[in-house]
Amino acid sequence: MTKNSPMSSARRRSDCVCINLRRMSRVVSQIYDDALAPSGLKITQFCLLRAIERLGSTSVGALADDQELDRTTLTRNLALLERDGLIEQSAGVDKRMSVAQLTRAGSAAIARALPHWEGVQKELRRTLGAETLAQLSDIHARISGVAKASAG
Amino acid sequence: MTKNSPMSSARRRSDCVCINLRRMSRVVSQIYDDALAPSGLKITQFCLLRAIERLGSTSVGALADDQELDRTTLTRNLALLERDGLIEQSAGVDKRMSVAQLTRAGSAAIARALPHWEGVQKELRRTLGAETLAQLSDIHARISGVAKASAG
DNA sequence: GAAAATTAGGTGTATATACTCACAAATAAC
DNA sequence: GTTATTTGTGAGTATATACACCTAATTTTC
Repeated sequence: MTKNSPMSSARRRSDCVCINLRRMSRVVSQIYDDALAPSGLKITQFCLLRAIERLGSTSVGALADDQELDRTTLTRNLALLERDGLIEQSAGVDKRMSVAQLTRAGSAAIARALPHWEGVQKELRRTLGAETLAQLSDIHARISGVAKASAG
Repeated sequence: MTKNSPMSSARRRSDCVCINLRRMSRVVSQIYDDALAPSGLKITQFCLLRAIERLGSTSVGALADDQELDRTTLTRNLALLERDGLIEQSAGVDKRMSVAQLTRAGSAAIARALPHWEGVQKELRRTLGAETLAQLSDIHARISGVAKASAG
């Protein structure tokens, strides 16, 4: 009992992995949203548009898989982008599928937001270090692996 | 140009720090929510209740600071807990303040959920490793520091 | 001590997120 | 070829999240 207090009450934040991740997510999202504000896009929308750009014409399901995002959530998010004229959705060859693709305005919005996004990325790389960001990527990959394993 | 492709297209997920964090947050939240489902609490509610338990009677503002959560978001989240009888809110000495405290049902809910939560924590520690979780905590602390610096 | 400034919270509105259920199209069974 | 099953989406509902604005209570100024 003499080896007590291993830095115990020092950073007595939370020991819940989930809530720590949610907090980080909130804090960082605001940094990005603030930076992207002049472009009129939120970081979620920017990344969704970029995913559509990268994948070309894609179905809701494929996009949901790509983004590790619930399909029905994606439906709502896509509806907002379509409302704002940034994407178009149409039925695919398989009439059940809804295929999304960028509009000219969507491409323009990406281009407008890109430098702001790059600024934050660079700033984070500077303040946190490239190694830390690589760690985060690695952890992300492993967490996704765990989730897929337990879901399958 | 001969030094091309530094593991480029291999894990071509996303290079956006923010979206990676959001994804991790989503994926991990579902793991916790699934595990906590029998208790009737979501992980957000569980951690919020635990924070109130830890802080005792606290004002909305103090709790928001503690949780790094927007004050108005907290108002809504607390309203749900109050609706379900897990907390009570009353005016403080300073009549502007709304002070929240656990009810008996709230304490019971924490107790009911705790073993499920501990199970997930242990499982994550096993699959990801204690070192990884420590890295996440460290990154979290540094990110919060960055955010506070840029906000102040 | 009354006017001004600050502070603590709540409301309206909006996006992000996911679950359950419903529906329509495509595919498989027979 | 008609029925049963599977599959791809959307809608209803609910929580989580934050911003802009509003109100009420406190504190500060004079």
